[in-house]
Amino acid sequence: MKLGEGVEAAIHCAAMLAGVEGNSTMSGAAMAEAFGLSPSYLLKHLNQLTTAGILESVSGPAGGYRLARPAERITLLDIVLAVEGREPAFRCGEIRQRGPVKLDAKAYVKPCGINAAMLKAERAYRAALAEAKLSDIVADFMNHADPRTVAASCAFVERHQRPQKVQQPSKRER
Amino acid sequence: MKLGEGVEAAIHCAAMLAGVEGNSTMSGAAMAEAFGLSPSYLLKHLNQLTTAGILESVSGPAGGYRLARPAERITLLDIVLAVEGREPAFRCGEIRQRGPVKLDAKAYVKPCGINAAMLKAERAYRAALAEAKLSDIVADFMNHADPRTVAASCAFVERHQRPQKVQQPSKRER
DNA sequence: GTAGTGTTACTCGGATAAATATTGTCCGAGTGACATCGG
DNA sequence: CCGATGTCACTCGGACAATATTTATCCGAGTAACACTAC
Repeated sequence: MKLGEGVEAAIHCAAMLAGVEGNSTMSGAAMAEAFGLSPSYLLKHLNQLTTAGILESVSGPAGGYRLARPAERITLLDIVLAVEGREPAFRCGEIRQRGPVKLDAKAYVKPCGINAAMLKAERAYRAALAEAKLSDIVADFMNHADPRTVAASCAFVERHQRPQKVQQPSKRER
Repeated sequence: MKLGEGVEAAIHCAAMLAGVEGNSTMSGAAMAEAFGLSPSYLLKHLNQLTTAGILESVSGPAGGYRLARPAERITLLDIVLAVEGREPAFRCGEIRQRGPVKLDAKAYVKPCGINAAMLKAERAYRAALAEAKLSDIVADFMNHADPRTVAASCAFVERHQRPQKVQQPSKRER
């Protein structure tokens, strides 16, 4: 019953990416710097999010990551499952069948009651996580956190986000 | 997000101990045999349950383990916390403070919203586990499982439980 | 001045090592049952 | 025959390795920007 440290980093990065505008990106190195993490290791987790379809990555100069869909449609459950794996935490090893008392398989068609109880609890856990949308996290941060923290975060995003080349070659885009 | 394998063993053992009568005990070796587990390793988990006050252990010949209180007052949460540890699965490392943007501590009095959401989910998880009493698990097994499995389990308990010496020396006790 | 082209610097991605936690094993301390011995 | 006593076998408990998982690092593939050259 222990979540990896990468989950925290992944959520923070996703929340930060929710602040970049349009289809701009932010490099993994910038986010690693923002949170004082090892850049190479953070990429590993960001890659997991990309594989899960939560983030999009673009290579090359001015590349980086961006949300693959609006923050309203990303939940904490999505992120946790992407980083920690989709299988449930409690895996019933059916140890009740492993003893010397061997009955035929028909005696074990009923699922183990212990397993059922554990899975029920985990469903509650996941349901609570599915309620928490990334946009809610960001909104709560914007409204209730210390204003200076909010300002600092927004400034960091503004400073490090990289606009992507678009088809329309707007001349006076700084 | 992965529970150790010992949790399953601990719960099964507790459920089996709920079947022993009075203050009789059952040895760890017997339970290890029942589930096909390594005896020495199972003792480690049983010891955790004993430390947590869920089980009582008696040494010497005819020794073993027994529930420290009635099964109605033991929940799956008690067992899971005893084996996996009491601290929450998600530990906020406050990585938001680790970046180069150093604000004074007064800016971080508000708890991290991400941490709050994760802890809320975990509270739901623990609440669901606290609802599941060990007596319910046993009753469900007795009533809804395959009768032959129930019979086999009861026979195993009858065969391996060790009555404790009591003050009253009843002569005709078989 | 403009288009084409080669170089370059920057990005992510996966393969590779170190650190840590979990799982498994072993041996020792303690204790009550049992057999033996004495009354 | 009954009780005291010494031995012993069986129990749990904690210390010690092996394995698996997590964490951290490095180097390579790919790509778009940039500079340069030719027209």
